[in-house]
Amino acid sequence: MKYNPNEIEPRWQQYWAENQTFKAENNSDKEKYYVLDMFPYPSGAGLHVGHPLGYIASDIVARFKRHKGFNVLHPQGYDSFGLPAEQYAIQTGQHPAITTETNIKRYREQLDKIGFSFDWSREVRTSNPDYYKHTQWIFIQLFESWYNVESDKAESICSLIIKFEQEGNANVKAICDSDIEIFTAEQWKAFSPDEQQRILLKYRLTYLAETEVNWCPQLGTVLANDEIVNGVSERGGYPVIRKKMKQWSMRISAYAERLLQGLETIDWTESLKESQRNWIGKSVGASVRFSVISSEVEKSHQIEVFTTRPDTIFGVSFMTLAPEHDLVAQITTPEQKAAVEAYVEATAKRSERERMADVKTISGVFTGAYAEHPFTKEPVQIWIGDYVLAGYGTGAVMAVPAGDERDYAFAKHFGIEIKNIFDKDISEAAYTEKGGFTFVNSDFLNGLDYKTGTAKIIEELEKIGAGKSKVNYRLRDAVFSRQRYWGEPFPVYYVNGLPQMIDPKYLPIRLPEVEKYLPTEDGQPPLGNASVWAWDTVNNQVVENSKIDNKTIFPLELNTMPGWAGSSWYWMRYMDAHNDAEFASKEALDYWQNVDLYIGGSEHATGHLLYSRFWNKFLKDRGFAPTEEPFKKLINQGMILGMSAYIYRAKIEYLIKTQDNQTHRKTVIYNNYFPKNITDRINGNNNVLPTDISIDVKESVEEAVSNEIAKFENVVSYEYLIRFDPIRIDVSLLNLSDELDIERIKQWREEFKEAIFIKDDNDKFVVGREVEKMSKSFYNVVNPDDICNEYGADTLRLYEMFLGPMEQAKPWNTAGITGVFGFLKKLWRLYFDDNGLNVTNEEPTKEMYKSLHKTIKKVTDDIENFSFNTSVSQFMICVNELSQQKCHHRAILEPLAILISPYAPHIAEELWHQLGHNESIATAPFPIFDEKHLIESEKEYPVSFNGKMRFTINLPLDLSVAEIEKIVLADSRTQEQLQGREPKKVIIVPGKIINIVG
RNA sequence: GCUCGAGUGGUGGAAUUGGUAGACACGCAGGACUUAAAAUCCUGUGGGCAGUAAUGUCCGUGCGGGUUCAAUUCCCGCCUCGAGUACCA
Repeated sequence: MKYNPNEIEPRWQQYWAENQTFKAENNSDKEKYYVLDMFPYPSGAGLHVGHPLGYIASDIVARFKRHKGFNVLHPQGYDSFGLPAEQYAIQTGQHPAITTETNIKRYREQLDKIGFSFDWSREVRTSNPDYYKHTQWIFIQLFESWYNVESDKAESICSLIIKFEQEGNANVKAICDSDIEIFTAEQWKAFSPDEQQRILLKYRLTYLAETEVNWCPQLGTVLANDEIVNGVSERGGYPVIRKKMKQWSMRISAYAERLLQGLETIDWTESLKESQRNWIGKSVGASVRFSVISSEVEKSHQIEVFTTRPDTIFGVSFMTLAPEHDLVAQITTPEQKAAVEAYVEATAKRSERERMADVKTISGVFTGAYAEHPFTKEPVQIWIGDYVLAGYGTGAVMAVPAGDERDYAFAKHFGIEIKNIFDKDISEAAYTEKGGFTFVNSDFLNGLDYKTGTAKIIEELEKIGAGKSKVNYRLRDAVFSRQRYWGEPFPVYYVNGLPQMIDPKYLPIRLPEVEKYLPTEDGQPPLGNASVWAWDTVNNQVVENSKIDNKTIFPLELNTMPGWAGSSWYWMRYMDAHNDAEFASKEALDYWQNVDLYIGGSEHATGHLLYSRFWNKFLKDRGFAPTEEPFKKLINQGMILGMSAYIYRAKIEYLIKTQDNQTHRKTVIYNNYFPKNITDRINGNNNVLPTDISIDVKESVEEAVSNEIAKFENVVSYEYLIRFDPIRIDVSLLNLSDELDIERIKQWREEFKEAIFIKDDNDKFVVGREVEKMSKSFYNVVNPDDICNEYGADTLRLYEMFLGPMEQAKPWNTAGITGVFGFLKKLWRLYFDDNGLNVTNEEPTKEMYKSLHKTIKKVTDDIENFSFNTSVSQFMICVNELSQQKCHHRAILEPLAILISPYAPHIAEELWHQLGHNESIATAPFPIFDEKHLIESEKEYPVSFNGKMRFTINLPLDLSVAEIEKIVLADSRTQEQLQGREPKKVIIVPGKIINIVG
């Protein structure tokens, strides 16, 4: 019987599906284990071999844990809202739901072929109304909550209203908007309901506010900070500009400190935690207020700055405001007005990218206004400059050229005074170290150092009421509105321009149908095209827009939620995927708690993984989530890169001189293609072909040249230069030795039909290979289906693991796959010969037990350390040894099948049943390692001389050090090495090594 | 610029409480079986030098130092590559 994966794999996939082998139970006495993959966005391109890498790893862990007796939750689903389906809808008019459905079908087929042990009964899709109903519900909860700094958690907005009614807001400690006016309980009660709502909006955890946003004109939508890469949109690479818009925002800044502290409690890679720490960007310093000096007393302004170096305050020689700062217009003097306005306008026009591109250019304008130094009372010039960012701190800085490089450069550039406050030379550059100096010219700070000076200045600032110590975070509140169609609609309608939440019992608010998926002509988001998109507050349903009367029927929100909304809580939905009443029942949440192992790409470090932690903490505060952190352990899978294939199109650059003294330059591109090895030899050879080039090539080049020359009359002289243009071709046109199939390439694309392919001396056409990202446009995509069809899913799974460590990026090279395929065939032959099953019940030898138990130990350790590549090696070693030992013993082969089952489940299941079992191997207990099979009585000692290994000697392990020394020194090989010298020292580590120094 | 990670044969990679560098696999070379091919199996395979050979010997884990009986592993100083981030006050 031969190993035939195409026969056995579909059979077991069907068996698992029919028997619901991997269905997880919510009520179980077993210990739970939750292993999760980052769910995919179902794109039209389908899966390539890079996608399943993480899924295979998590599947190995899931299957292993089942063998170890855990109740395993291993679900899968789709993050199915998103831009590509919508862009496709704009181009073709096809509803994104249809595109999504088609793509999901294809994904599912591909996933099924690989034999994952997913519990598909819990599948989720973020674009399904029965899913996004709960996303909308969570949004409402955020709206109905505020962050109480005193209890350090989110609370119901009701508790805030009670405080307002009892004592006003003077003593409320909340994370809220900065422009809060103080009111008393009486004033609160006197406010109109609308006014009260407007105030509450400043406290809610999701709030509607006029904010400066990243607007992407080409995409027609705003983007969050993490959706912008290098100043352009992550999707499409379009420019992004700053724009003020009324948008929903998420008050993630309320959780900055907890998001930071929580990192200490979870088992994530250091680099990932570091990314989150940088993104949160905590810095400790002080906020300081400067008063603007003004002739009009009643109009005095204060500028608040944040600084990490309050100790350098006596070095302040000017202040800089961001051009967007609110006070700019108010403080600018009439003389400077024109210059300032021109600068502000010029800055606003520049895209984020442009601003980033020339960080070295120093620019700014004096406002004409002055502020008063809080201690020296000296006037300080107020400038604006785009090196100060509106979005960080207060959008204003106190400039200390002596201690800050940018302030130094700005002062030098504009000829502003530089005050030295350090006992250091600053004639060349600012002194930016926090230490190694003493203060001078700093009044009461003179003689102090960084630490004592900082403490002293904060004390003094507080004393005069000009400032206090402050912690600042880089983390901004996250914009939550998108001007898109294919996303969750907000459960929000507007009364008098104020947002109202729809009662949760009427959820979901379904996405309306629209004629067109583009923004409306008057610039409204796509939902502005919907004709049935108004909320009837009497009948509690969505009705035609024409019925809007603003008495009982009101307009609905036109924005939709961003891509990260649905993915910020989905792991909890898997716990109870069909619950209609709640996102998950209390019992399910209490049982499953959180994700034990989460596997996915590192590109989600600052987006998905931060938002998910934020929502989880919020839901925990409000009693809806069971734990503070959603993902206990997280590992990143590295990207699998493609190996692009190149052929080389010949072109010849001619330089021809004719009798009329004219020089003709001409480049002719030939429809001839060369293999890599020939181009390496001739590329750029001027006029001379290498002597070892084949006659055919030589003749064809010479012919081409003479044909070209013949086109000119009276040629005096000519030169030519052969060059090659690398052209990517589809990797499926190659065999395993990188040889091109010339017949097939001619059919692949029209341009190659008549082309000439020049073979090398061995009559072969070997292409060039380059490592690049795997992408359809590079023709280097390797499809997992093709691998499954040719070698089987088990081979694919093993090979992906064998490629190298999980976290590492690595190129895919199909050539190596024969190794693991051969291994599976060899494994099969331990169980079968030509006549069928060949298994004996005889007692195995010691050696066989040793091979088995070595493998049990290694594989168990490896899975626990996520070192899957080394397990595959160990399987190979084991099977090689057992083959050598002619092992066909049930007592070995039965546990071996279980050992391999997490990695190669189909063959393991087949072997298991062939051995006479009727139940699935899936929950068979994992073999237990027994040390006794590994105990040795002898050791092959390496004997080193001065650290260099010279020979080995086989000695019993129970010898004493003295006995070993005696035997080794007596050995003739030792005497030969020493050549009569006396050994100075003999180091013997029993069971390890012998080293002789001399 | 800053932060993090990584540099080992022709290739992917293995080995770290310091203890036989190159496991396992690909590729390559040779051989067996076969009319032949495929498949399968066996042998060899880091480099240099010496030797018919067995073998011996030197070099060798990015570079230069150091600690140690012993360093891919620890320490110091560099170089290169990759990832993230960037006027963060």
